[in-house]
Amino acid sequence: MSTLGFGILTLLARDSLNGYEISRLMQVPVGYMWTASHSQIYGELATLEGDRLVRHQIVAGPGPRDTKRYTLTARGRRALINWVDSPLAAQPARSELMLRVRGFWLLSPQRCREFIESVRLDHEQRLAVYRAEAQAFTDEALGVSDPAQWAFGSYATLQAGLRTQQAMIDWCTWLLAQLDDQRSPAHTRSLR
Amino acid sequence: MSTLGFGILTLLARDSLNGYEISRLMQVPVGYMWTASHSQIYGELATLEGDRLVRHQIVAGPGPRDTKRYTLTARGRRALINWVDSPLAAQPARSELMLRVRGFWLLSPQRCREFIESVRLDHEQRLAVYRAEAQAFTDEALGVSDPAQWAFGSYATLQAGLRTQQAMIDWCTWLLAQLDDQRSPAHTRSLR
DNA sequence: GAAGTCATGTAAGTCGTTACATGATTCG
DNA sequence: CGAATCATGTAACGACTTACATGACTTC
Repeated sequence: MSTLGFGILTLLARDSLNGYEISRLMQVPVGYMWTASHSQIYGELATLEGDRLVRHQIVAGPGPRDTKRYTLTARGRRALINWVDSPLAAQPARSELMLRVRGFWLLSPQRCREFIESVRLDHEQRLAVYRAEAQAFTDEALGVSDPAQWAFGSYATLQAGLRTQQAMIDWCTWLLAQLDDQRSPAHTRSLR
Repeated sequence: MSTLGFGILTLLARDSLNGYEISRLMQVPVGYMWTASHSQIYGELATLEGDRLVRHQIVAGPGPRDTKRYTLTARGRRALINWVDSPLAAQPARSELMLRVRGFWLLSPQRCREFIESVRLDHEQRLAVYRAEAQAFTDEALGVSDPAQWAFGSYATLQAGLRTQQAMIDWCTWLLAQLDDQRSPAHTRSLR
């Protein structure tokens, strides 16, 4: 079973959904978990159904095409629960950003500064989005502090997002200071 | 050009290497940038050579097989520099950990606690490795504060690693406190 | 003498992206 | 009247993993 498959089961554990709805949920970065394109999802849904982890019933939709509403089976629910706390394998670390930074010695400090400033801006914007999401969670008084409620885990992932974005912003700020140290070393020295 | 290709060029910009050495460098998590298996690397090196971004010369090695020592060409160096500060596309966020946490409402708080405790331990161990690496950098007095030196970017990526690991540890601690709040609510209430 | 390191490659399969394909309804 | 949304699928390609294959030299 692929991780994507379990990702779909996780969504279906809360509510029945059709493929289109699943693909929309998996595209938004605020979901902060896993992304997938619709072409992948329709295929995976067929596989899950073949394994009898989900089943569908056809509903007449607003469009020209019939809508397939997928529901988690008892078997699917067992498989999902089993997976959630099974040992987590180490994830391969692939950060294009870090690769770029490794090549900074080939650029002028000015170029590096501009690059990192735009990276910091990206993280600041994402942080703002996550903050708004977190606010919405607490405003709507969903059970964010009750581990048995659906919202608990979603809120926890948002917290992780907030913290990692902030850590990256702080890192950018630190790195910019390092680059600035080099800009006017004589000036810096005279101030000390 | 793939990201892996530029990752290889980044390594070759510092020093000539053979495929085996590249694959070893790309397996260690402390490199903290990109991982790749040797089968991928040998193929990519052939592609890079086809594009005349690298060239090799054969050296008699200790093993039975000839060693191909790869060097960056002037063309390769230009391509690399061009890539380093080109706009960085948004990376798809795929965290299996966050997917698991989203399913926490299906588990008992006790199970969640054990799971997060093991996650925190992992991050603590990685943090320790990164700390040792960072120490080695400063001890060996490589040019970590000079942006024109190779070590600058590598040290910066280590700093990012330190900060994100710490952020994750803090998040685990926060999450465990949230889970503990639920364990004995009566007791907690009586203390307030 | 068994295991590990050095060293390079091929093959099969999975995972993921992008593009192609269709078509009704709704909103500006 | 054009664009976006809803809704499902296929095809081609690229990225990545795992396993297969070989073989000398070194270390326990």
